[in-house]
Amino acid sequence: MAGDGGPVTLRGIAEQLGLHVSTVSRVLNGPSGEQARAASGETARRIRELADELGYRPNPHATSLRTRRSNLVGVLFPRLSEIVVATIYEGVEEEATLRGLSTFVTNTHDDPTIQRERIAMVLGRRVDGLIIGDAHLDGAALTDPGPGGEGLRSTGPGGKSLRGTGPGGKSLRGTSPGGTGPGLGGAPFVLVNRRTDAGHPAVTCDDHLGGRLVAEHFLALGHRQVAVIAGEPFASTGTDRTSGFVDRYREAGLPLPTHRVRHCPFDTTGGHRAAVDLLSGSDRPTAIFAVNDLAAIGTIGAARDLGLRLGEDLALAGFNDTPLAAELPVPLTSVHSPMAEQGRRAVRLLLRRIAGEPVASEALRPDLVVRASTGTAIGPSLL
Amino acid sequence: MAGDGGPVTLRGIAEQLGLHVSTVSRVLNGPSGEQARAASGETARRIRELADELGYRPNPHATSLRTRRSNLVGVLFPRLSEIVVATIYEGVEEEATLRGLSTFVTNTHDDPTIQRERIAMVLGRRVDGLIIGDAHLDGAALTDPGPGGEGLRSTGPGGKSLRGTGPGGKSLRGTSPGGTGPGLGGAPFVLVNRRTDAGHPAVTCDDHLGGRLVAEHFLALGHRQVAVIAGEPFASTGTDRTSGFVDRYREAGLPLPTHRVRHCPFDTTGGHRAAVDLLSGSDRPTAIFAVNDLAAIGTIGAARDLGLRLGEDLALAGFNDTPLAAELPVPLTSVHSPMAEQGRRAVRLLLRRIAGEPVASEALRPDLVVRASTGTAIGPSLL
DNA sequence: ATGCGCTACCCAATCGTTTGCGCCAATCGT
DNA sequence: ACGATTGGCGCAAACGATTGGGTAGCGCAT
Repeated sequence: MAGDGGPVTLRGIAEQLGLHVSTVSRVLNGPSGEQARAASGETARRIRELADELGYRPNPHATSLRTRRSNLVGVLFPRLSEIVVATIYEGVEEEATLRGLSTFVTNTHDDPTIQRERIAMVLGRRVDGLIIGDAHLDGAALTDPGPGGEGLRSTGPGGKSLRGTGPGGKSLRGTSPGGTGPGLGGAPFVLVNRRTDAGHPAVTCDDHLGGRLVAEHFLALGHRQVAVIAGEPFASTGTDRTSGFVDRYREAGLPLPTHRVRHCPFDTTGGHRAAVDLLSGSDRPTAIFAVNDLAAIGTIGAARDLGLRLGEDLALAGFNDTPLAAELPVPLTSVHSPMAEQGRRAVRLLLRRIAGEPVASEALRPDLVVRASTGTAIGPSLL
Repeated sequence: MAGDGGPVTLRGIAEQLGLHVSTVSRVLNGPSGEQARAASGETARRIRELADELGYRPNPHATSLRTRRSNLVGVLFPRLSEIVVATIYEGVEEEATLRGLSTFVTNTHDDPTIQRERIAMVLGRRVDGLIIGDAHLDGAALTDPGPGGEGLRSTGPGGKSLRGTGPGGKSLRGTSPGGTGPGLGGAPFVLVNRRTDAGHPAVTCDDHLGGRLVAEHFLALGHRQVAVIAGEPFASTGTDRTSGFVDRYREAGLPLPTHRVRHCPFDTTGGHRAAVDLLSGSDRPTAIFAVNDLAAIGTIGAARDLGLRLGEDLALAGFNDTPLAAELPVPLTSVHSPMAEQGRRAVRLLLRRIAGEPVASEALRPDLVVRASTGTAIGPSLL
């Protein structure tokens, strides 16, 4: 196609047609209002014809240099190899592509140093905004200046208690503390997956509600001795799910003793270890809520090692309803949350923030999918 | 920091110092040989000092426009929510970051139309190269021109038979058919995860060998009636693992009848369906090789539904040794392959291709991790 | 005094687009 | 018939960085 002289540019087209590059530019990329008045119908047709005969593609670097808009967004996650995160990212990518954005996505391993490095890196790439999926509750990497004097300038109030009250079942949280104010180094950003205590605009699952749903279910089954494998204390996903669960049990007059809430990494081995701790004591709980499916699977491994039968000797519920949950030998009760939708909404929210509109956090409604791992009622072997 | 006048540029620094921008440029970003002769030690010091006081970051759009190098690479995968793929990507991202590259990664859902769209999109973003993790054996999206006349211009020979012989245990395959020749629209690219029959430069697991290892294990356990859940017929991962397995059994004088090799999607439900088909007949196999762990988990679900006990009534092996494999109620025998390493090597290979060096494909050596799902010898209930 | 080679800079073109402004001709209003 | 509009373009200045080519001044040998 573009046989001859190097890459095809506006200038190339203009010269071949004896026109000026500005005319060609307006016809091909001008705002649709301007396209009409840019050239006569005939000229416009010739331009368009040659352009796609030559396979013209605007050079995004030139465009970005001129317009100061890159149509790029940076996306941060702890690790893409976790299916929950990967699924959120699928939503992000889908929506971003739809809107003509491309994404840089990186793994920060939940390490604040790496978070700051990566934020600086994507900022250096001149992204239009960021989607942050690895926020810590205290908003650490979002506020502190990085090594290069970069970092998110937060206009929000300081963090409150680490274990917040959570969204409490409402599907909207407050508006951004800074409205459309500047974020990291002035770049707009939104949170996804996890929120912060500072209330930065975020799209999350209503994790608090999710935790309550599990508690409700356990209560209905008659479980009085329960425990939580709570994930990392710095992640709102873990703490909100936990507090939702704990709150409901407290309301039922059955407050959980502290040793029944164990924090651990969000993976199978983390879940395994926590479960061993919880299950080896003499006052073994009859039901465990693992705040994600990976930890739940680790718990299954631990239960297996201890000779406990799932759904009979031990009830177990997970969170996220990953595709594996249903296929396990004893299918896993889990809280289903719309993950890809979170990603899509995060993109839309970011776009609104970039446009300078006021934005509000969103919490998506989860629901409980009951399967055999929680039995049909309290198992015969449990009191 | 950069309090006053907008973003800090070379010009800004130059003016404040009464120097010319080219001087500043050479000091800050020139090749290290040139930096020395660019300015006097004293001047250089002042430049550097002011630069990082102001937090100068070169504008990548301007640089790319000028140098025609973007330090961007496009990465294509079927779906990031599959852990195998996500893990490869972690390796890609790690190595890319190390080398100063950023990546655009997209999900193509194994749909050739989307593949072509996405290739066109990243090419439009002026990436320096591509890493393709979703290649089909026939190399479809790599050779056919896309809608915009884009697409990979392959210089390689046409595809051979669909079921190739595989790398056959060698750890190097032939060099690129086109050497450093142009790829998609002239852009350099390498394959990862899956190879093509056309022999494009690729970094893969030695899948053929992986299949053989499983066959070897099954044979040692005494299994004579075996089956393969083979994955998608267009993916070399599936076909190579299958042919490795099948070849070994043929060598042992036990060729597999065709109905014992079932293709299916690479996910739990695909595995589940295929397993039901294989296990419901009267001549039920005593061992199944699922070409990936997800399909293996689907098989576990099917076995559960049919009342078969894993490791006793049925031996099962998977592939990739995902973190779940070890935690399952009956731990899963699986072929371990260095996935993140694949990703890292793919980046290095691409870099060499971009540099115009001749490159050769690489196949990484897998090894078998034996666990309870294949029992210790042929189970008592199996003949 | 001339020429040579340094050092330490400066000059200016260039990459491909975007966009406010201006110009010329044709058309319109009166 | 004359000034005002408007359609259809061209002009040129950005955007921020890179880079091949000066050149002024100096020391030094001839």
